[in-house]
Amino acid sequence: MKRSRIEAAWRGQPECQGCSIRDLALFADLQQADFNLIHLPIDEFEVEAGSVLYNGGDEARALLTLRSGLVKLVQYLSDGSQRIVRLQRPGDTLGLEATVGDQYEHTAVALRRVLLCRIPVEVIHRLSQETPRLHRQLMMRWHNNVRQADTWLTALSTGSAKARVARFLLDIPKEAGADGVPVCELLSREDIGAMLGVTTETASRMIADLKRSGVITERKLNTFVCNEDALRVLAGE
Amino acid sequence: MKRSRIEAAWRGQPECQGCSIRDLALFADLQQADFNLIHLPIDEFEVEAGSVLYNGGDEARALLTLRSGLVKLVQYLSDGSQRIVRLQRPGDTLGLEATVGDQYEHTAVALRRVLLCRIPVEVIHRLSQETPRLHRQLMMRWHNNVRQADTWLTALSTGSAKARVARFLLDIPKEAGADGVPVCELLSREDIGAMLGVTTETASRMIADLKRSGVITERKLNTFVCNEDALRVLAGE
DNA sequence: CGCCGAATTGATACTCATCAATCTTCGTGG
DNA sequence: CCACGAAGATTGATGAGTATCAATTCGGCG
Repeated sequence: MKRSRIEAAWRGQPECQGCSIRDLALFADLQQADFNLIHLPIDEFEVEAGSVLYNGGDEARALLTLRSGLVKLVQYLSDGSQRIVRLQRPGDTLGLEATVGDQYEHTAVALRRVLLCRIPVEVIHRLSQETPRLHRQLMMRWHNNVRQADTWLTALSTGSAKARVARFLLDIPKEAGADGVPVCELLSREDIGAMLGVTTETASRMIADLKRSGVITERKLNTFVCNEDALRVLAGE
Repeated sequence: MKRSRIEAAWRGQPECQGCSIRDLALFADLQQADFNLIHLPIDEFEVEAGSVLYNGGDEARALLTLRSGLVKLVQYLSDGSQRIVRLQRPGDTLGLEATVGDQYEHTAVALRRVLLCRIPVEVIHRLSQETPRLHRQLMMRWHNNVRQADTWLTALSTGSAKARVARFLLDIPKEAGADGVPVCELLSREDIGAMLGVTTETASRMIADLKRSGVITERKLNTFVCNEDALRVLAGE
């Protein structure tokens, strides 16, 4: 597997209180007085697609808040193959395990250009002692992780390859295209396979079939419009 | 699917402070003063194998601490099939989602006779406001759920059916048999299939093969001694 | 003893992995 | 500007692994 260097561009200390995704982020509930408790720098970084944010087993000293982009969390099997266990989107917090353990449990890789904030664990511990408002957010984030994990197990690792691909296409984030129609940029076929527990070739075949049958339509290279009703039928609803 | 009535035997209010699994349980870190904050009854129940502890969608008013036995958490797919997403063992806390949401997200079914304590969410909320000691336990429990979910995805939903069964056998709880050799009582073939994402017949065939090849040896009906080294080879290590 | 549900086994069809070849896209250097 | 090379995507051919449907056996219980 290719492993890119981290090409992080440091962008200085962001303004948490005025953060554009403040209401999505971990600090959503904090109040003025709480921010005064943060005595360590919270840095903002931007990295290119393909960069590794951290590796499984690395010492976990910080949480990362994803401000924009898309990140995959990868876990390796003993036989060397890999499985993608979660996708993280803007507003998600990466590396929650840093608050209860001392090393990261996955390898986090940027799938697009990514902007994120680095929050040292000391900040979290300090705030945890002082304010219950952070707890609720932490618990909600744990909860979301468990829910996504359970959904992946039932929706993306169960049933035929075609049904999994259909559920995957229904699940991934869409953006409004030029004409307002929602479109989605797909991942590489290899990543799709690693998410669904099928081979790269099978993932490719399923998507090619969907293209030919008109269920999805390619607008740009690897960017598609989805017929969601047809996908729901294929997904087995 | 068969769905048994709840046959719960109420056993009165347990003594949390003297609980036999106190150091395993959610209240492990609480101190004398903290217990005085619990003003609602914490009941202890015992139910038979097959009982449904709660259904997905039920209003979530309590957490359950499992004191003995084994419980499966089931999630249903839109096509009516089911998938077991987690097993809960003594010391585990069921229904953590009650602290952040208002309904249960799985159906919890006892796989053996089960003894458990029911902790109303109000108790959790009260304690959360008063003591940080509960937070750490809650976070650790969320963390464990996420880890188990990730492990299931990579270990039990990836690779050939035989490798999955082998990993499953390595993972399930063992007890010391009469001669001190660890033995495990298996689940029904249907449940094993629902855990591994294969059919009942495939699960049965794989286990029958392992029996014939001597990798596992039946001591009692459906209770086995495992050759762990051989299983590790089959698991692909 | 006879019944019932679960487990096992068999036969067959289908899905998916595997190995290999071709095609597409994009970047690089002549 | 085009040729060429590299990486990813697609397609094809084939065999292994599973699902499916059906029959049979096993163990427990009335």
